[in-house]
This record gives sequence, structure tokens and C-alpha cells, in this order.
Amino acid sequence: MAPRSSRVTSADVAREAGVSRATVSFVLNNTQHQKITEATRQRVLAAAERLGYAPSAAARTLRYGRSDVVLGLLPDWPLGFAAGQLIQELTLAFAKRNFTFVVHSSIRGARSLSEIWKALTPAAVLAFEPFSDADAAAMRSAGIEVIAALYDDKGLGSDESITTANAIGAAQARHLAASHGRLGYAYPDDERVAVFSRPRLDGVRKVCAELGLPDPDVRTVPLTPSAAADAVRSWLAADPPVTGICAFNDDVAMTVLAGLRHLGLQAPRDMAVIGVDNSPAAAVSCPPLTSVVQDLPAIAELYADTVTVALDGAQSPGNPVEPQIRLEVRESA
Amino acid sequence: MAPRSSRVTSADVAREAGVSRATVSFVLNNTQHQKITEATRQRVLAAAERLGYAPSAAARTLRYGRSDVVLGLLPDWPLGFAAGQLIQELTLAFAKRNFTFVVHSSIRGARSLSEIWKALTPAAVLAFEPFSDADAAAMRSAGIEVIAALYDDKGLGSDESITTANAIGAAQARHLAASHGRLGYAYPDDERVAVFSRPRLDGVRKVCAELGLPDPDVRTVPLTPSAAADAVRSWLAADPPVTGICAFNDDVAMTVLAGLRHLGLQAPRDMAVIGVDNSPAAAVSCPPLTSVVQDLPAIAELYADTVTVALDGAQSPGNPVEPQIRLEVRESA
DNA sequence: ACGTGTCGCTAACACGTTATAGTGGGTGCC
DNA sequence: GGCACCCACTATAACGTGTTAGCGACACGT
Repeated sequence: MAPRSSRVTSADVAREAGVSRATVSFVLNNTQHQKITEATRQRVLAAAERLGYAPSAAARTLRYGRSDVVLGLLPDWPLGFAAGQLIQELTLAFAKRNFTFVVHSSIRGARSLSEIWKALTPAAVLAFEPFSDADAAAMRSAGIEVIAALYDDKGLGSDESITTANAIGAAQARHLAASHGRLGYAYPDDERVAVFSRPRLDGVRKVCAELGLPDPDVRTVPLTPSAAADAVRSWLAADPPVTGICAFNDDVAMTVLAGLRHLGLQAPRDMAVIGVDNSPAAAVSCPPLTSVVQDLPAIAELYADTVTVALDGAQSPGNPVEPQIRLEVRESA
Repeated sequence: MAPRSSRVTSADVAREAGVSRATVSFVLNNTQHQKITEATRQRVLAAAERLGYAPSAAARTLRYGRSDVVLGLLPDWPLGFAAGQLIQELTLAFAKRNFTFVVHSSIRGARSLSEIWKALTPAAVLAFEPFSDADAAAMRSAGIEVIAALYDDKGLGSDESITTANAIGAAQARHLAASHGRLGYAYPDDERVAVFSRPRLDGVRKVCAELGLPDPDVRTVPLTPSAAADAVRSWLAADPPVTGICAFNDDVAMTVLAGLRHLGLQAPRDMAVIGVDNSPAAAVSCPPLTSVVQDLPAIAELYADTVTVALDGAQSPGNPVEPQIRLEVRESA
């Protein structure tokens, strides 16, 4: 009724309904072990509705000692199509578990990591970037669950990191190995994505070893047609020539395709290329790009389950199914 | 020293340093009007460091009534390259102003808008999606500044919305009008991006009117080569034929290029195409795509300034420069 | 010796919420 | 009528912080 400029609190609702703050809390939180007359309940609900009461998350967090916010920490590499999609799936997956998922892009020159989680008091941090042990320890001592969604090359915290990244490279390699005797890897020209590129390359390496193929010929491919042409020349000049290329993602793959065109060559006749992400551009590149499709909803569910289990100690409701990898086969391979 | 499982509070620091909590607060916040002996100051700082003290953001927010979090609300359309870049620039711009910028993707089926800001108590909300007046009113009554970074087709809250979107369409149209008498617009097949596509189209319309050209021929282009081919056929069959196409973004533009190839035609000979975003794929498409480059850092600064001014009532430090639009001219137009 | 300041610090309150202990009033039982 | 007991609700204590009022000690001027 009276739109105070300040925040409307539970005390306002209590006054409006003619009850105590405790009763308001009982009604609005449906406290089980507390009986409330139906008349009183309705009066409180009506008052809350009329005043537009919204409980203060800060006070609630202070009281509970934990908020329902899960903070996603993104590194500062350029966010592509898949990253955006994963963010949306994570938002949905956490919402289903009554958590609020927000993302902070920890760009260089911005606030330090400690500033971030101190400002948010998240219940958990889902990190897609590496950070120091000191930071991790500080977060834990503040009662924050830390989940690293990273490839652990140091074997550090391996029990908390989940990765399906090497399955991607493996899928690429298996598809190409059917018709190519020597594989190459188009590595991104940006060390900031190493947390993703390394495990993908490892997956290719593993499959090559399994199938008795020689180790893949790895070349860094900057995102310009001429640089890609250089890489293509080197691959074809090798002995035996490298004719099947696993690319880090669709952007790199399409750059390799541009390099081929630059040399007057064609995919897949002269060289087969496979990307990752199945971005919109992949469907309309020339030739249309074969790409690895991750089951991002399943991956998001897996992450969300991991966090939920770590937080509540509750067991995962569903069976912990490994996210599947699918190949969208077009013309480039 | 003693790694308590629970949170380390300022009281712990006070006990460790042998002073009161108030003194700890004075030291750590550098309270000006309060003199503290250098010895005491050092003792407190040492104790805080030793215990790894991190002030509770929840308590601080409760005390101040406002957090330093700015919440970015993203709609549920697929996030592309430009969106990711804008997020990073916004993170940087807000960090420079001592705000923590986080993003929530309000995907359909996830938590309602009110759940989000209730859970975060942000100081301001920077919305890239439309929401109801009731939501806006509720946020305001909770003391949250609401900034709509939207194209206002209803003239609603025009004083708070900032848009440079029509400048994009205008830049496309001006470039094409130099050599094409009739322009077309490749409209995205997703109404969720209407907040961006409409003003861009309006920019094209405005320039066409200014230059005495007929109104642009607008066609919705789904992201498949065959659908794009249909659109291309229609454009070329018009009288006079439409030979200059402004596309909503690079993805749509590259689909139009695929449609051209599908018909055995070439850009820019048979039809010129301009995209928006200058995504990595645009540089390696065939032919390489001419694209509009937004000055995302400047746009981010503008948004951040708008929010800061609304919050503190402070005047913008720099001159409110209009973000510039640049054209990356390649071969497609 | 005594008021007057200043210095350096502490006690206490408020922010808004939830949970626990407690309280007045009605009812049943003997 | 007195006692126990349940019911529906209230008073109050935390959660951790920033801030204001205040307090003892000491210096200083007269």
C-alpha cells in the first residue's frame, strides 16, 4: 500500500497482517513442524502479496551460511557457440536443482578471483579455468565447494575434475582412421584454450596408438587462410602424406578448409577435415563441415549432479550416465 | 593457523590480534576519521593474513543494503561470438568501476526472473531481454536499478534504454548503396532475437529512405543452404532485382553465401552480402565475408557508465562518446 | 589541582532473516 | 476446581558486518 522507498521487509508484512515476524517466516517458508491457522496463513499471504514482499537474499544467506548461487568461472578466451550453449544448459540444469547459476568471465585486468567470490558468497564454484592452490584453499576455508571442470594434466585434484574432452578427439580420429592412414591435428593458436585443446589432442593420440597408426602430425593453425595454407602444404608434403585432419574446433577446421581453397585443393578429395561444436557456420561452409556434437545437456546435468552431490552429500538421483559424443557427418570428411 | 571448518570471521581476527571487532573493521576498511596506532594496524593486518580472513559478502550486503554485483540478464537465444565478447568487455568495464559483473542466462523453463534477483540482490540489472512492468516495478521497490539495454519499440522507458543497433544496419546499407540500386534484408528465423534484428532492419530502412532507394526487400532466411537458395532466387527474380543483401549477422550472411553457391552463383558478382559481428568464421568463408564491426569495448563502457551514473548519481567521468561502427571490408561486398 | 581536549580504542546497535525456547489460553481429565 | 497438555503464536537469539556513541588515559594550559 505505502510504497516506501526503502526495502519492504518481513516486519512490514507482519505489521500489515497483525502478526509477529516469526509467524510470517513460518507461513512463507511452509515450516512443517509449526501449525498455523488457515485464516492467519491467508492473512499473511495476502499482506505479503499486497506489499510486494521479497525476502532479502543477503539476510537469508547470512542466516543459512550458504547461498543458492553457483558461480561459473570462465577463462578469458573468446567464447564461441558451444560455450554459450553450455552456459544455457548449465543454467537450466542448476535451476532444476534449485540453484541459481551465474557466470563470471575472469578477463585479464579485471578483478582478482578472490574479489569475485567474496562479492557473491556462492555455494559452489564451477571453474573452467585453472587457479592457484591458494585461491582454492581460501575458497574452501570460506565454505565454498570448488569443482574444477578441467583437464587435470598434473593429476591434481583428479577426484573432483570431470572431463569428457578426450572422447571428442577420439571420435574424430576413429572416423578419419577408417579411410586415412596418417592423421594430423590442427592446434589452436591460443594457449589460453590449452585446457580444452590438450585433452582433445590426447584423445586423438590414444586412438592412433590403439589402431596402430603413427602419432598425429600436430600443427598450430592461426585463424588466417594463408597460415592455414602453410599448414596444409606441410601436411601434404609429409611422408606418408597427412590427409585426415582433426581440428580443435569448427573455426580452426573452417580455416583449414580456407587454406585448402587457397591452394586450389578440395575437401575431402585432397584432405578430410573434422571440426568440433557443430556451430551454425559449419553447416554452410564450403564444403559443409563434418563436426563433433557434444551432448551439452547431458554434460550440464553431469556437472550439476557433481556439484549437488558435493554440496548436499546427497546421492545423484539419476544414473551417472557418461555423456555421449555424436558425429554430424557432412561433406568435409 | 587453526583451520576451523567454519568460516573465519572478523571476531576471530580480533581475538587473534587482541583487539575488538570494531578495530579490525577500522583497519581493514581504512576508515578515515578513525586514528589507529601503526603497531595495532600491523598486528591486525598480520592476524587477518595469518587466518586467511575474507569478509562475508552477505553480511556486508545486508549492512550496506546494496551489493556491488551488477547482473546481466541474457535472453535464451543462442549466444554467438559477439555476445561472448560483449560479456567479457562488460566484465572489464564494470571491474574498472569496482563492480562485479555476472551473467545469468534466463533460459525458458529455468527459474523465474524474480527468483534470480532475489537470490543475488544485485545493485543493478542490465537487461538484454524484455520483461514485464511488474517485474521492473518489483525490482525497483527492492532498491535495484534497472537498465534496459534494449530497443524500445513501444517508447517505453526510453530514457533508460540505450541502443546503437540501428547504426549497424545503417552502415551496411550505406556501403551497399554505393553500387546497388535495390537492397534486401536477410532476417533471422528466430523471433527471440527480434530485439536486435528489428532496430538493425530499421537502420537499413532509414538509410534507404534517405538515399531515395526503395524500401529493402526483407526475407526470413533459415540457417540451411536450400532455404537461403530460395531467398536468393526470390531476390534476383524481383524487378528491379535485389543485388545487395544486409544480413542480420555473420551466420545468416554465410548462409546466404551458401545459397548463392547452391545456385551456382558467386558473391559479390551476382549478389553482395554484408554480415555483422566479424566472427572468426567470416574471415575464412568463401568468399571472405565483409562484416560490420562494433566497438564492443566502447559499448561496454557506455553501458557501465549508464549504470554507474544511475547508481551513484555521479556524473560520467569521460565524455559520453557514441560508440563507433566500423566496416571490415573483405570480398563479399 | 582541575577543566578541556585529543587519542586510541571498545561496547552496542542495526541490517533482515530463520530457528528455538517460551507463553497465554483453551480443553480434557480426574 | 486443579492439573496436565496441546495449540497457535510470540519473543529472542543468532548469522557477520559497519558505524556511532562513548570511555579511560594522558597531555596541556592556567
